[in-house]
Amino acid sequence: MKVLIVEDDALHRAFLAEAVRAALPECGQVIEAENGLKGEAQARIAQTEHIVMDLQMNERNGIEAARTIWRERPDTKILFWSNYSDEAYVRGVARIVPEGATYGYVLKSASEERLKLALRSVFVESQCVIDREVRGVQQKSLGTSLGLSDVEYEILVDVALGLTDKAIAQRKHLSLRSVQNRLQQLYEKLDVYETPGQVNVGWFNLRTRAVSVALSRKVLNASAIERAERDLRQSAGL
Amino acid sequence: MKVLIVEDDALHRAFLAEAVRAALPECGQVIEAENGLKGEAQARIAQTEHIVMDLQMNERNGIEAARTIWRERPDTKILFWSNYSDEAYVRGVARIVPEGATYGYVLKSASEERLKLALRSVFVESQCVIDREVRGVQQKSLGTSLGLSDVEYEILVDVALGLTDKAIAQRKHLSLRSVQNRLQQLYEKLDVYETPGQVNVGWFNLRTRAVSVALSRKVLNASAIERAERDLRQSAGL
DNA sequence: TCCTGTCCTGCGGGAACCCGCAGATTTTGC
DNA sequence: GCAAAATCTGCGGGTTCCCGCAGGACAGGA
Repeated sequence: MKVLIVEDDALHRAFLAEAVRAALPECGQVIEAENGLKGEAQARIAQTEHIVMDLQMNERNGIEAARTIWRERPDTKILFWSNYSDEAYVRGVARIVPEGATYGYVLKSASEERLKLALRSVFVESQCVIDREVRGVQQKSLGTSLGLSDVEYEILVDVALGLTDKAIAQRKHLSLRSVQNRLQQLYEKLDVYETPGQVNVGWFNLRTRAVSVALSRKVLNASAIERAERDLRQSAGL
Repeated sequence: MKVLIVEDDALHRAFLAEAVRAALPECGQVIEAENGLKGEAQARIAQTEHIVMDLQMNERNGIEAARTIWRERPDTKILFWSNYSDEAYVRGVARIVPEGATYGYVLKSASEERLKLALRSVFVESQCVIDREVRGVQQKSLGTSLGLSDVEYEILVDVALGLTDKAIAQRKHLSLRSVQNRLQQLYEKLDVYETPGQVNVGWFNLRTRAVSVALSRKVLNASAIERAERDLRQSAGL
């Protein structure tokens, strides 16, 4: 049994390696990679089926790396080990996990015990393990009250990219008015109309404000926008 | 000599504590805090003049904590130890360091030697130590080509908050047209007019696009926006 | 079958945005 | 002290955005 560690922080990498050896005595080899790009390469070379990996890395972040790895070997077991439970990350992971694949999501703030347990559960028992807190974010993102539907989320991303209503309509094969309807739903769900002061009319540009509160609430983050930007360039460039 | 460590990651905190003891044998006491809020409290209680601290923490980030600490004791020596050299962080730090204060900024990716050297330089020699890479970002942010002036940066932040032209004009005591002029400079400097595809007209909402590229280029980041949001609420609420 | 809820679509208008033009004011350099 | 450069400001227009109103398509339930 081989395990690949993909993590850019040296301290965390060492800690992970030690935890893996302790939790999985049957593990014969621990390979390390310091960013997503090298992680993909190592996974290809070493033919490893067990990966523990950080989200948020420089060269290529965990979500993108996982996507290409899973595209090549959908049965790979991946344990995500991240600092944050941002909705953007949780949603990003859920979006790419293939049918029937086993994976885990534990926070770095969790205890070492939890980490080791998750390592065994995911790699040996093929069980999906998602931290309670992360699951909370999942739930919330599905709840009708504060949560955005998938369509609304996609619109939000397009807006955050800086696209025009017209451009979005074209990309999504919708009429201009439909895009604007979805935007209105978005504005309501994000509480864009709430105002810090007392005078409430004309203080906010709703479109930009929506991006702002989405960032504050971690519904969006910079890496999600960068990913969308690359997708946009690709689809526009062909 | 007492040293206060403010860092939310347990592994990094332990590593820092060890580095401090190794680099500063004359250091009698090492105090630790796990977020900015507790860091402020500890600095007040322990009357410590030497702080090493992470930016990007949960409860209160390093920039805000440093601001209040320096407000109470401007002669405090602070060494920032951060993962990133985002322009937003560099600018945020530069904005709050008081006249004549000594501080340092080293990246977590730097070697342990560099860290220890910086500890001695800042705390013992009262010298400012800024990592080469960070200084590069500083330079770039001052260069006329890609860099934004302070006024332009403030406008950018207001736009990222989702404010209207009119609202910005009011806040900044400018006419509507002046705000729009500044915005145009901003659009040019951020290359907002560049287009991924071939059709270039009407694809982008310049205002939102500006925020998008500012985020991608790390000129802005989420914590800078959150800080500005709090400032806004405060100034609007009084 | 009809009713109800949800989604897409067009129309229209008021507001906000983007920006060229041009005069006034301030700052800068020599 | 004066000219050049940079900023601030108003005007006017074309465009986009925000959204109420209303009609059409389609699914599920009584």
